[in-house]
Amino acid sequence: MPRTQPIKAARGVRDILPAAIPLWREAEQGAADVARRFGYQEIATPVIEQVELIQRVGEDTDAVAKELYRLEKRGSQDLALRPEATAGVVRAYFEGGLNQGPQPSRLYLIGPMFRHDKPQKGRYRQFSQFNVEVIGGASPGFDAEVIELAGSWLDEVGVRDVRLELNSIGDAKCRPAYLDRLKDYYRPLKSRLHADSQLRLERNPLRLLDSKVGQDQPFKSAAPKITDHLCADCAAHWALVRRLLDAAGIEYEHNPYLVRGLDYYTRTVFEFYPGGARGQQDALASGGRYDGLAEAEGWPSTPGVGFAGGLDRVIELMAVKGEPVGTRPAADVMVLPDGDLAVEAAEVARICRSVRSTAVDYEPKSLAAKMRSANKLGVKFVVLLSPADAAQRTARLRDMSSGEQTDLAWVELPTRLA
RNA sequence: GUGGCUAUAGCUCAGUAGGCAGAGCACCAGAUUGUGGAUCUGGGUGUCGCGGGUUCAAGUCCCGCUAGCCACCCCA
Repeated sequence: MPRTQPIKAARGVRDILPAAIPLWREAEQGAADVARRFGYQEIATPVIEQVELIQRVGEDTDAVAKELYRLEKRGSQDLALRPEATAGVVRAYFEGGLNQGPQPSRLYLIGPMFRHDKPQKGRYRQFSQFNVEVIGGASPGFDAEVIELAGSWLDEVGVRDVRLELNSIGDAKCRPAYLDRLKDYYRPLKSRLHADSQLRLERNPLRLLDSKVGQDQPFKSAAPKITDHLCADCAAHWALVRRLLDAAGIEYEHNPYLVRGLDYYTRTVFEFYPGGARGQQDALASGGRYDGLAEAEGWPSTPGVGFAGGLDRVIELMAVKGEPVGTRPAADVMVLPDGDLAVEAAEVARICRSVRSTAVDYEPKSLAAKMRSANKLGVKFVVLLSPADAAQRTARLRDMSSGEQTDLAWVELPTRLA
């Protein structure tokens, strides 16, 4: 027992152990396959970005205000670990000149994001996202396309029982008038709202609608719905998105309380939840249109729409329903030197590797123990090497399933193992 | 930021009215004159998370701290 506590992983992060890797590969591969099938190209952006980029994009969100991992300043740049991907992808779109190619750019990204919030099930400080972004396209067809893509991904990886919630939150033309209506509605009720909600009333009234606090619930149903107050353009967009989803056979629920708290979000917003769940911490993927984002970053005004899918959460569901992935042995062949034959065993392994994955058991334990261990690993063949064998460059090959053994020269191993 | 539960061997955990610290698994060795799977036998020195308190006596009761998990808020 060590005198001090051993060093553990940082709070809120976790390891993906070998046994879980196939599941992650499947989720990521499924994402990449579906994205490519829809004509999207992969992009990778840095996990560090300038704090300013991140802040411009989400000043009011917890993710930026309280949960940002800011790096110690080195030189003049103020950097942080990205809490989400869209800001960086939009930045890269302009910086990399993608805005000068054919429009729109269809992009996807898979990678880690970082938020310093309190860890719990399905929520980690480092988590992995599948992001899909259409930048430079304003048509409702793109909104429906990314929704369909998200749904296809979940379907592809076997997460079938999902619920899609959809809403439109208008744009700079119609939202201000709606927000005034909303404030007019809530002001007389202010004293009966939760303290946090009272603050939101003037600062970010849209957020009152997605409040999960019990005492706020009774007032929602009578609140004005933004979809009843869209301008003509937004209403047409909203109608076409729904028609496209209907035509695609995609089921959704109109949730008038589904919102985004940031100004640059416009029109379409959507979220995918697992069948039974209702809490927001269960969202598998969420996205929407962000026609104001490029401008917020200081680039030319450019429309965009996309979503972020949570790999960690999707994998959790895959693991529950998916049949256990057969643990493949790390190696097909194990070389068991019987005695002090490390050099010779390594050479034999090198020979075997030309045809099969091969490892060596260098431990100074009994041959029985080495056999036991080879058996547990599930190797198909064992190459036994005694000092006498080694001197003549011969070995004994044992087939672990049949128990058959043959003595042979090292040079014969590749043909016998192939 | 708030609350609940938990913390004992490498792992999973038991520990009964406070009275010498336990099991299973894993691992090693042997039975098998150096060849796996089954069986049997042997192999444990653990600051009982940390710090205080009560007591003749604390893994056990009380307080504080830390960590983990879960939930709230919020996010994927």
